Parts: sequence; C-alpha cells; structure tokens
Amino acid sequence: MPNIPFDKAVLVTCGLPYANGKAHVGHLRTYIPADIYVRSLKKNSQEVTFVCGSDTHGTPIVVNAEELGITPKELVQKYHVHFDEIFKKMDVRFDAFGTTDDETNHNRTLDIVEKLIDRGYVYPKIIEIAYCPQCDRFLPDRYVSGTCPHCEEKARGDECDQGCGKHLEPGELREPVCTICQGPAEYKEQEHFFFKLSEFRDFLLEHLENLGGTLNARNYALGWVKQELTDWCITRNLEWGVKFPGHDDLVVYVWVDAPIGYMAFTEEWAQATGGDWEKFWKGDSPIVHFIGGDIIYHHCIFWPAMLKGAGYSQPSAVVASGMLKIEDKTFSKSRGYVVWVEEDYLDHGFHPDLLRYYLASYTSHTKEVNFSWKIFQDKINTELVGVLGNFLYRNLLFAYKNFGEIPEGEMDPEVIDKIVSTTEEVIQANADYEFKKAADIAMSLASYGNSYFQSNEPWKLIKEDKDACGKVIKNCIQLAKALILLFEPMTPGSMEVAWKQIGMDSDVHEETYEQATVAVVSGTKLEKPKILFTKLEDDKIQEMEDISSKRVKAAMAKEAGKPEVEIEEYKDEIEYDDFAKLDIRVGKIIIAEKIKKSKKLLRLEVDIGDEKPRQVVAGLAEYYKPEEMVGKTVNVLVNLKPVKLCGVESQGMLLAADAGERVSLLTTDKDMGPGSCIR
RNA sequence: AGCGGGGUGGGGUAGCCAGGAGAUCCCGACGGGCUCAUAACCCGUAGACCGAUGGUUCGAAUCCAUCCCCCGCUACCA
Repeated sequence: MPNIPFDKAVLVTCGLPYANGKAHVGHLRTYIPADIYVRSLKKNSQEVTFVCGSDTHGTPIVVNAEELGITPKELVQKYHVHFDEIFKKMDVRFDAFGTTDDETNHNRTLDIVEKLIDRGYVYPKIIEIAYCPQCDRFLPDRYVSGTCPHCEEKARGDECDQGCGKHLEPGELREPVCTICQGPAEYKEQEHFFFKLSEFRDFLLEHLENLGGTLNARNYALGWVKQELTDWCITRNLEWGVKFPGHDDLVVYVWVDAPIGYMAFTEEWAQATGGDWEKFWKGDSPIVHFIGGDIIYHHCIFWPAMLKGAGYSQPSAVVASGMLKIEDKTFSKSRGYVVWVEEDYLDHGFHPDLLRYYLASYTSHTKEVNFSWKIFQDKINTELVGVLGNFLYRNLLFAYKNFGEIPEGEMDPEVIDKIVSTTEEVIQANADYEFKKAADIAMSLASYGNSYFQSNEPWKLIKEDKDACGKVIKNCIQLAKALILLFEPMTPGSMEVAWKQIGMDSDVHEETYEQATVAVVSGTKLEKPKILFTKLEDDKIQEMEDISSKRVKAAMAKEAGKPEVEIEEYKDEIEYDDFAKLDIRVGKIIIAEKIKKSKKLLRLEVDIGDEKPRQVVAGLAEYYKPEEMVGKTVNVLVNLKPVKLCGVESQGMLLAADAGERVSLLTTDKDMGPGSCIR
C-alpha cells in the first residue's frame, strides 16, 4: 500500500457507535486518533473523506427501547444526536455522520444482500431458534441462556462463556431460559439464511496478507481464518432492522448492515458534496477502517468476504486500537469504571484538546491505555503546559513586549533543518498509525525551542544588541509556526488560537505542513498573547477522582445490595443421618498457590489437626489471591472422596458461600483450633 | 487447554523483523544554572546486568530452545 501520501484520495471510517448508550472515554480511544490521522493527511495535501454514523439495529436496542417505553427509532435518534454532538464538541469532524437506519443504508444493504443471493453465496437452512412464550419473542444470541451440551456448565446462546468456551450453534443449548424475563424458553423451527463464509477462505488468506493497518488486526484475523470458517447466519427474527428480501418476518443480522453503513455514509457524503463514492467502493482508492480491538473479526473476515462476494472493493487497512482502562481497572460500566465524555469531562470545563492529547500520546495505538486523572494532570501540566504552552507564550509575550511585531532577522539554518526533519518524522509516524510517536516527536521540537530560547538569552541580548535579539525571536516565531501546524491535528482548538497569535489570518485547519518552513513575515503586528494551556490544579483533579470513587462505591453497594443471583430451588428434605455423614472440620490454610495451566484452581495445604496438612484443590482463584488465603481459618469437608483436578489430588473441599460473581469463604466466628468438628 | 500480544532503571516507553562500541526518550528523584515565561525553562547526576534458564556467535535486549508471569479472544466495550 502506498504511503505518505497515498497516490489517490483516501476514505477513512470509524467503527460505528452503537446508539444504545452514551459516549465514554473508551469510544474516543478510536475516534480521536482517527481524527488526528485524517487531519494529518490533510496537512500533507492528501485528499481525504472521513465518514461515520450510528449503528442503530439489533436486539439490545429493541429490548432497551421496550424497557423505556419508547420505540427503537426514538431511542436511536436520541443517542445519534448525542454522539453527533459529542464528536463536534471533541473536534472530531466527520464529512458525513449518518445512521444505519437511513434509507441509503437500507438500499445499499438490500443491494448487497441481493447480489450475494444472486451469486449463490446465501442458502436457507431450517434451524431451531429459542423462543420465549412470555415475551412472545425469538431469543437471539445473548438473550437465551441454558446448559452447555458439551460441558454441562451454564452458557449463553451463542457460546459457552463460563465453561468450555465452545461456540454454540442455535438450538444446541439445553434447557433454554429467556434472559429478559427469566422464564423458560422453547425451541421453534425456523428458516434462516446463511452466508457461505467458508468459501472465502483462500480469498481471505490472500486479502489479509496484503492488508495494511495495525498488526494486531491482521494477526488476529489470520489466526481465525487458518483454523476454520463456519458459515454465518445472517438473518434474525426481529421487526427492527433491514428487512431480508422476500421475508417480512426477518431482518438481516446487525453485523451485515452495520459495516455497509460505511458505504452508505460515503454515498451520503457524495450526494451532499458532489463527490464520487464509487472510486472507493468500486475503484482502487484506499479505504482505511479505524475500529476498536473488539470488532476485528467482523472487519477483517466477515466484511471483506461480503464485499468480495457482492463485487465491491475491499478495505486497504484496518487500524485497531487497544482497549481502555480506567484508573488501572478494566473498563466496566456496572462496576463504575467509566468516564462519560459529557458529564465527567466536558461539563467540568475541560478543554477537548487536553483529552485528545492524552489519548493520542499516552502509549502506542494498539496497546491498552490507562485513563487516570492523576496521569492526565501530569501529562497536561508537564508536556502541554510546561513544554509546548510555555514555549509559545514566553516567546510571543517577549516578542510582543519588546518588538510589538515580528522582528527582522535571518533564518538560522539549524532551525530550518530541525523543522524540516521533525515535520518529516511526524508525517511518517502518523502514516504508520504511531500517534504517540508523532506526539513525542512534535513535542521534542517544542523542547528544542525552549533550549534555543534559553541558550540564546534574548532577555540579555535585548539590552545589548537588539538586532541580534530580533533574529533569535524571529527564529523562535518560526518554530512556533511549525509547532502550531504540527500540533493542529492533536489540539486543533488551541492551535487555531495560537495561529492568530503569530499574526496569521488564514484558517490553520486548511494549511499544510509545507507552510512550516515558509518564513514568517517581519513587521507583522502581534497582539498580546494569551495563555493557551493552563495548569490543572490538584483540587480539580481531586474533585474528579472523588466523583470516580463515589461511582465505584455506589456500583459496589448496588451489587452487594441486591441478591443478584437467582435463588436456587430448595433441595429435597433429608434425614439427620444424611447430614451426619458429612465430616466437616475447621482448618487453617498454610500454603496456597495457583495451579499452573488452570484459571480457577488453587492448590492449598490445610492444617486440620493431623500431623500432616491436607492437600486440597479449590476453584477459588478468581475470587481470592493465594497470599490472602494463607492463615485463614476455613471449613473443610474432609471425608469427600479424593479426586484429581488438573493432575493434582484434592483430599477435601473448602466450604464457601457462592453468589455467582461473589464468593466468600466460610470461617469461624471465634478463633477455633484446627481439627474442631462442625455439626 | 488452544491461538494471539507482551514482560527493558520507581512509572511509562524506544530498540528486537535485517545481532556489534557507553541501551533511547518522557515523567519522577537529586544537584546546579537562569529569570523572558504558567514556581516555568535550561544544564548535569544517580538509577535497568533488557522475565528465567540453556544454546548459536568473536559478539545477543535483539537469533534458537525450554520455562515462568501478565493481557486479549469469555463481559455492560471503541
């Protein structure tokens, strides 16, 4: 794939936000780098079209709308407007932002599905679909749970998520239960339609070999294709969505019409601007998809196969971003580890540029990024304020006070060289999707500016040799000009202001990197500069951390407060003798360690009063760390027949209260010596 | 278990594919300087035997083998 610049116009897309909830910082992890990429390409005189839109279909939206007592359309509209506003406020500027419920997308989806049918890539098959008589609804994917036929564990409709991890075909799950009303579900035979994904294996292997973008996307997809490809069921029993041709009771699966949105939004852009959408989707102009790391499968396998099958061009690159952590904890709305863009960030008066800079410069694009208010404060204060902001301000204020205009002076060749090499490196880094690298390189020019200013001591020169001082300042203003251009993709709002401060009256967003070495004009009047980036005070950061921790506590309380798990049915009545058969004793844990190769198992040695401690294997690794178990007093069922688990013999069983997500070891109320019996 | 990604000074990173002299850069710590600037900026110092072990090599963070640990694929995720 040609690089910097592409030799043709390029289409950049972002993974579609699902119109079923608010925007959080995790979303921005994909959209902001994409916007930076697009702005950087434009600065490099590259013709770019940047499209996105809301993903509006699928069962979760239907269910959520029902709960709220509104129509799916109303729900979707609400969040569509929300995301549109958020993106504008964060200065993520799409050339088109539509919805997958737009007529354009319905039409394009039908076009593609019909082409796939015509070409023999779609076939019908009777399958058994779970159906809930109470809800009067078919239960796709996650909306049915039951027992895994392979391992007997509790499992979801499409996958045995807690047990063996196997993918489940519709109808395989035993004892299906509706996850919406918790009532029993039944199976009904239904005709559904499948896409012959398996026929695209060779195509995909070749396609992926040539796919640009980040390595994480390609490697992940190759791993899948090399294993096996099963045909995809592309229809669902729903009212809401794109109707499957000739079957009014079916809609196409949301993952069919969602990526087609990329095409539809390109068409909408073309209609609005007179542009040409076919050069991307039928021609060879490159298409670059920015997505979150969780939807690589769809973009690298299903989507190109569909496009190939229907006779359209395939993407040139897939750029998959790493996931986000909040305060070093895995992102989780229900556990409170979430930062909402609007209420937690913008509404507190933070400038969008700060978050843009943080997300772009924290770590490489494919790695996990940790959002922490403390680190946020640190990066902003030391880098944006201390290095870049301070250089621009000290320099422009000095120029304003002492000259009132851009002074006369020769350009220092070293300064020009530095600008040229930095610009080239930034362009290359952005083209490689290395946004942190680009940020660091750009920041190093600001650092160079500070050194240049410092070592030339213009504050001394101004008293001794005003001309020499003028030369230094003019060079510094040249550096400022280059910096503004280099930082515009990352911090567009602030750089727009800075551009005015150096006396430029053009639109900085439309300027190219070539302007960086075009000499600033001596005699240009300068206004008194204002500070661009102000320090984030400790109080403010503390306030934000308090909000976060309150939310986490509230979430924990909520989780603990409600019984959470369904109350299990009472077991049959027993005689005392039955109970007496159980030999339960107090024990003290002496050694605890994880069993390698196992996720859940711990190997324990428990003192139960005998000479030698007993070895017990417990499935508690997900709830307790080995070190926190050592020394605990526990209850052990000691006459259970020994069994080998993962090759380690277990001579007993620890008793614990089990509420699904939460598990608690049983201990004794008073300090009891090991060996005491429990009755 | 399998597949994929990763383990580099206190934290975060570069280098690894195409092995070579003192292992990069940022933050933090310490010392100094300067005072135009938002207690900012500049200069300097300390700190890692590059996850473990073994191997290939004149030479390995870089290549090979084995092992350990973390993360993702399995959630409300972009």
